Amino acid sequence: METRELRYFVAVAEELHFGRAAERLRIAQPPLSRAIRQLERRLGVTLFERTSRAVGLTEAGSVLLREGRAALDAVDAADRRTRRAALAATGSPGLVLVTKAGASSELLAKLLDAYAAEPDAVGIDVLLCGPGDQERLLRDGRADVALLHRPFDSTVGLDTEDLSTEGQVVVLPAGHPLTTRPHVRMAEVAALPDLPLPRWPGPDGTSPGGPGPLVHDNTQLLQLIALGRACAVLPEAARVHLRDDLAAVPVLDAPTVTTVIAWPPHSRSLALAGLVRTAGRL
Amino acid sequence: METRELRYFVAVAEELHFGRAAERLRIAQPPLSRAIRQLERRLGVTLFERTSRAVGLTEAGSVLLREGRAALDAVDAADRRTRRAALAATGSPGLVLVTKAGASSELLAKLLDAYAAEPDAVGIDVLLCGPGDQERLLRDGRADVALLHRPFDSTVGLDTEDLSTEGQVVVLPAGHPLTTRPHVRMAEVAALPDLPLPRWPGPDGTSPGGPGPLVHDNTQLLQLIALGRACAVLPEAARVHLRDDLAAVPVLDAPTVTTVIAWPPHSRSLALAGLVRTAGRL
DNA sequence: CCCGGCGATACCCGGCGGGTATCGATCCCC
DNA sequence: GGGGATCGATACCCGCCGGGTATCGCCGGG
Repeated sequence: METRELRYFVAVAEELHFGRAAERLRIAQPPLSRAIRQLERRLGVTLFERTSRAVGLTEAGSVLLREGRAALDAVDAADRRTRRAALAATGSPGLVLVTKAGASSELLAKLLDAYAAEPDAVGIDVLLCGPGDQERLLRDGRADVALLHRPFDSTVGLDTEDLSTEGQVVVLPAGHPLTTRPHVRMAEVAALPDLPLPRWPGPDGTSPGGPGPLVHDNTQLLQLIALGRACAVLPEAARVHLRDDLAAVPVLDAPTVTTVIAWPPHSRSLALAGLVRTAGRL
Repeated sequence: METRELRYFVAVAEELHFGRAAERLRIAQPPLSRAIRQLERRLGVTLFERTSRAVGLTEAGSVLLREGRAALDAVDAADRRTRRAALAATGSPGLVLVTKAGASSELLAKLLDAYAAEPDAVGIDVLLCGPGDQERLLRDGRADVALLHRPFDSTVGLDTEDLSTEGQVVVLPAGHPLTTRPHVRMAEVAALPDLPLPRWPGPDGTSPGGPGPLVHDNTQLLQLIALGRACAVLPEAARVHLRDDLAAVPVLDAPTVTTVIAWPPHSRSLALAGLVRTAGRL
């Protein structure tokens, strides 16, 4: 199977429309139809249910969509990491670290400082991204290492080392009645009908149904809380940077959050090993 | 990057010889040279140091060898799993389980029995292989799930669940002086100059230097021990199937062995989930 | 019933992957 | 030191396949 065929297949599987997929791929529709048919013949498997009005994935097709994306990511990673390896000699950034914008900044700063003091430290580019993007960036080679937060981020398929754990606090508009309390429970937070918990979009772009407002990043979230339209349960570390129109109260029974450093399992980079070692000593 | 280019590159990187690599790929040498040069131009990276007498990998080349193998495995996995998904409807084996020949047969039998009793059980093919092959089989889609033994097998990049732990015993020829002892220590085992520990070939086909005989499978090993040419430290489970010309003595300070069930991290198969659930209840 | 949307088919062209012949460099050996 | 052997690179040719345009056939909706 060639990566071109896989890319074509993934495009059609995502669009479920040969015309739009062809447009996305910058080719005409007929060659695309032909390529997919050829792929089906070579695999001996029907990938799409086509009527002249609609296209749908078969069972086998959805397997290939999942596996094919992973395979394409692996190929992209091979490409990017090879290019980076060639540049490494010339002194460009040695490692790319990715983390969620606005999380663990404290820990990250400490880590970067400690690592920079190591004798054989290399340059580190820090990449900030939205929630759920990190795993992708690690898998397709755009990043070498990530700071993730269990249990929110999936660490499936990655090597990890725990760095720190912390409790969670509920963030409320300043002056809210609950802010006078020394601590609260999840049930009390959930029982605030005028301050619903927000909904985050999933990695696939879809968002769960529910009452809360849809937010895409931290700033947006804090703004909504300040406006009295939502509340949020966040790791304690969020407290130190709270705007003064917000207040935080510990939540006793919220799951504790573990910050972990994570990297692709087959990494063999000396620089990465050094960074992980430094992180483990923090 | 196309998989064809990757396959070509990996062949040359493994053979370090364009002629032999071309032969392995069933093409002539000139197109291979050209394909590699093209790949290098497209990546903007030198992959090989060539003199007219020898070919060597550059730094970037060895990165691409590692990453490229992983990518090719992922592509192969996509292919195989798609084909299998198409067959699944027609009732062929639902899962392929791989484990080392001659290990955990007790546990495996219990697992297969317990799983077969589940209401929605599917067929399971059992694949036995040499040590170190399992990870490969999981990654390239020839197997869905494996029984591994920590700390011997690497579980890097796989999802796992612990099943059981056991101590280790030293296996000796029947009648050996140590066999009268209730237990021994590693130092005593290592101090048997006439019964050295055997050496296993690594996954890459190379084998470590050292005194012991080179063995490739369990039968061979037990035969060597019976002949008084080696001894071995094995998990306790090995005791139950010992031939009567062999004896086993617990080793107090040998690392305990954990049998784990392992699967590729992005598996989404219902059947696999059922098997893992069953295994967890054993 | 006709039109519009969409995938499939028919057909053509150019580029690229593959082949053979040969070159050029380097090491080995007498 | 020169000749042969080895091995990768170059030159050149051919046929296939990937990509394009034109068009068909099916089907649902107004």
